[in-house]
Amino acid sequence: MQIEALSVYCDVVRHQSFSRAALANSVSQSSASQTVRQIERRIGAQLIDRSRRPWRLTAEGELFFKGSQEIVERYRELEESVKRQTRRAAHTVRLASIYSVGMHDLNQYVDRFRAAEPGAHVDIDYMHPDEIPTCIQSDQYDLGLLAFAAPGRDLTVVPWQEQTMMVTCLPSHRFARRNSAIGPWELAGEAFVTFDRGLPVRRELDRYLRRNEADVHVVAEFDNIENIKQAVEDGAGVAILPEPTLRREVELHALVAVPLDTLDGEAPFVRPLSIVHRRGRRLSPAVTEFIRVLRQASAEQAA
Amino acid sequence: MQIEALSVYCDVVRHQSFSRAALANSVSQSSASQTVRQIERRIGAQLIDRSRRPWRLTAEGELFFKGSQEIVERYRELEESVKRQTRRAAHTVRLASIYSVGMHDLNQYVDRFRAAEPGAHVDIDYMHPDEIPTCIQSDQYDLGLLAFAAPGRDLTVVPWQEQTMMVTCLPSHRFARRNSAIGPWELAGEAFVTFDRGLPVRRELDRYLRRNEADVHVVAEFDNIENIKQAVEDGAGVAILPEPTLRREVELHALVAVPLDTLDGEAPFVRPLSIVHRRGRRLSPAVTEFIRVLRQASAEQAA
DNA sequence: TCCCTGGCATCAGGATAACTAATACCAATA
DNA sequence: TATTGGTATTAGTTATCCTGATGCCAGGGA
Repeated sequence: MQIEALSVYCDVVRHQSFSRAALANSVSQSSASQTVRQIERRIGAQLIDRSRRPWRLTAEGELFFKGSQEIVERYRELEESVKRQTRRAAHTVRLASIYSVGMHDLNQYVDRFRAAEPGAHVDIDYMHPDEIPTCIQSDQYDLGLLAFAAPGRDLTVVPWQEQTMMVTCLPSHRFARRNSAIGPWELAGEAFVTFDRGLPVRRELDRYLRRNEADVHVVAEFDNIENIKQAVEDGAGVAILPEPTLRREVELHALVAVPLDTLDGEAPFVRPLSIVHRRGRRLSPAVTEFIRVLRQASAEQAA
Repeated sequence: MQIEALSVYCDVVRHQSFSRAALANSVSQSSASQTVRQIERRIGAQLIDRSRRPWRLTAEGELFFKGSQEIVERYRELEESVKRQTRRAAHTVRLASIYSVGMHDLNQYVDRFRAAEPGAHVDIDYMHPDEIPTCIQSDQYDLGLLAFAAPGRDLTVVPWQEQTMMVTCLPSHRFARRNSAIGPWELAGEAFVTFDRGLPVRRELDRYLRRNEADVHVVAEFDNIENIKQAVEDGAGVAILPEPTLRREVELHALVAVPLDTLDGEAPFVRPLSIVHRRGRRLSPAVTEFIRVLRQASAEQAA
């Protein structure tokens, strides 16, 4: 049974006329007549008593009219809502980010993006770094923001920012009075607050320290930067963290950030942030534009 | 858009499988696949993300699934209710009757009918005799019970009963002491309670009286028998009414019924009751059976 | 990595169904 | 009883649907 047929029937009833219903549905009068007859055949009941003019609805016809009206109405609404969803989706960027990108920074990018792409919007969710690739692959999100991202089977990684890693300690610590960069080897034996094992950043950090023969004394491990900063403020030890995540505490003189020295020929120690998305997936214009905004803003900052 | 297609889509979603949905809808897997694709084309949205196995619903697909489920469900219910209505109608007799047939008598016929035709039932409405032909012609009722019915353009009249007309008066009236029939001419000058002008029975009654040179003195006119009886009981005069409608009052000794004498060669004065139905209309088995029961019962009574 | 495998997509064709224009039909009405 | 406004019917064309055969592809095992 076609919904269009129900619609024709409803119009026949409403207009009390096959010809006007045909007109309203852009079909021939013949078609309207046949359509109603076919409905009658299929449901096995006479809907219209044609034995007199003007014809009248039978009891069944009355019933079927009420029901058809609802069905047609519901179907139209359903189509509409799907279309709305499509339109909305076309202008929405679903973003999964690690906590430590910084809500403040991200909001600036979002503002730029919304200025560039009126009507668009960004749904941001913050989550544990391990969850992000899964969520991207299962298409729950369009983009992810991730540190030390490894390209995977279905994951494309676009470099975004490199955040300089810095030593942080209390203003009372001896490092705080240094006016030159600290060589990582100087951290040997230092009480050290670091990331949980299992986080990519921890692996990178350990490798960096090992390479520079800095045998630190790990006193605490956390799965997020905020807790590490808290521990350092509480005097638990020193830590190595991305510079942008320290700005607020440095301004408030709660912590000090000291650059790390780099040996000749060695790359400076940075935390690479990346934009990740599903490989091979055609990105919507909105998503593409958002990536452009993110990268352009970072390029400006670097310059 | 076909409701069957929505059903296929719903089953695809429910079974998480095109092939199983095809099976459930008795079509080929190919058909199920094409059906879903066509829905997607028509509504202009991708419902199923086929880029991975197993495939998953898109946000639009989720929305459309919920809506389709409801529409399919509603349509099935609608078809069911129309079928129920048809079944019910096949076993229903819609009867329009004048008041003075007597609810008690009619109920006996209905009981007989329901015994003969289990599952059937009769909807009786009582109304003014003028309304009955109209209602029958507009097919609001299957049958009518009517006095002095005239066959019309679209009306078939089936004779049913002939009710003997009798003179009725108070037990104190001189007629009440008569042990022989009253000649209608004896009514000349009598205070007479009769029917409203315009009712067929009034015309018949006037003609009868005129033919028999009974120049009565009309003191009141009513459009129904109950009021006439009331007036006679109140001492307003005498009346001529069908015998069966007087039985209760006669038994209670509130009124007396005296037969009317008939001249040689003249037919006795009776009220013919008829069953009427639309001409040329194919009557349902239930209606036919009800007519049979009515006529058989009357035949028995007459015998 | 390679090949299998299960499951969906696609293709070509014949079968249905739906549509249109023309015309027959028919209850109401003058 | 002829007219009329509106519906039903018919015949022919076109669009749609369905099937069986086959192509294609992501996942999974060796």
